[in-house]
Amino acid sequence: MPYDPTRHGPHRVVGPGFHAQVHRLVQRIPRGRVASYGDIAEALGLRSAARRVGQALAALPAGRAQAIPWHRVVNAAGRISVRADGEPSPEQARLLREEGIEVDDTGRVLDFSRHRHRHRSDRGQTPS
DNA sequence: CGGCTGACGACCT
DNA sequence: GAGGTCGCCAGCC
Repeated sequence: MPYDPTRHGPHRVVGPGFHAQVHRLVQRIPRGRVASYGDIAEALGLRSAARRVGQALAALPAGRAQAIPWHRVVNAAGRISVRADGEPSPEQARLLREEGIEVDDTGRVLDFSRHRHRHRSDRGQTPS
């Protein structure tokens, strides 16, 4: 196995299939929680790859999309990112509300920090 | 092979 | 807060 989601480490795993790694990680976001594109990138050890994470989800084939909770990924501002049409996907807001996450009409996730999911956040860091 | 393109994000006004 | 700029770099053409 080239990539094991249960033990993704600090090493750079960016080989062929960056998209696949993103998809794998997004699958690990629990229901009722959300993560930012940057969070996913960071979990992969690539702090500056947030944009590439978005690209990976954009490239998600329709068939594969229903198996991956893509809607649980929002931007660092806690908002549903705007698509090519210039507005946040109403579909994403609907799916989030379905699992108990409040989203206002502008696409802003209420209480983003409270719902935010961190992969392996056990670093003992204390927010001063 | 080279240029373009973003489901982003950090910064700056 | 709300806007605009700019760097990022894997895929795609």
